[in-house]
Amino acid sequence: MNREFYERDTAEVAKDLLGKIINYRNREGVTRGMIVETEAYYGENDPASRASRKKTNLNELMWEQGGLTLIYMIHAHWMLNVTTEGRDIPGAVLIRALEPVKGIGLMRKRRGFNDVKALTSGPGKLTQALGITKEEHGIDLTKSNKLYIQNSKLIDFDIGKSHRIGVTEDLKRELRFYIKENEFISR
DNA sequence: ATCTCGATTGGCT
DNA sequence: GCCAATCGAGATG
Repeated sequence: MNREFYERDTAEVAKDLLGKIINYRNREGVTRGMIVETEAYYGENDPASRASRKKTNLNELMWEQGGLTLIYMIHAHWMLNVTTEGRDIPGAVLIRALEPVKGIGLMRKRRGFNDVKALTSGPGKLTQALGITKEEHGIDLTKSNKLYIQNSKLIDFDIGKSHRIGVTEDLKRELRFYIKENEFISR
């Protein structure tokens, strides 16, 4: 996807990322998954957002251009986010779950589980399955040939929404989006 | 379905 | 040094 795709309203990007394919290649091989669950995070009037507080090394990319990876660890798991909106307008989408498409053997090896459902059905699981860590922080998804997101029309689906998961103080608005009846959503 | 405990990092004092 | 944090796995009922 190109810059214009990412530099839009964060909830719109979160919804439109559903069904798209994320690709990551490193020395170990290629893994690929369809995005089935996302969450949108805004700026200062979104208490759940890291951008509601001061700029730090961890969250500063939220103010940068859209289409960059933003990665941090929470409870011993790496979280993969994609920045949204233009420069100086903070926003990011958390990728919460994938449906495995390619490299399932490699995902199994990295995860230590055989059950396909256990490979990428959560934000911490999917980074482990793909082999994504802090090393991949700040990658420009519109330019990289190792990590990128591509369009796909694999399936038709309805979009469900709910409140965001695991946040201590959510907004009234529901900002978690998922593919209805998909078996790989996190809950 | 619900709980409970372990895990790692970055930011702050 | 301390501690909170966008979680995961295993156990339990």
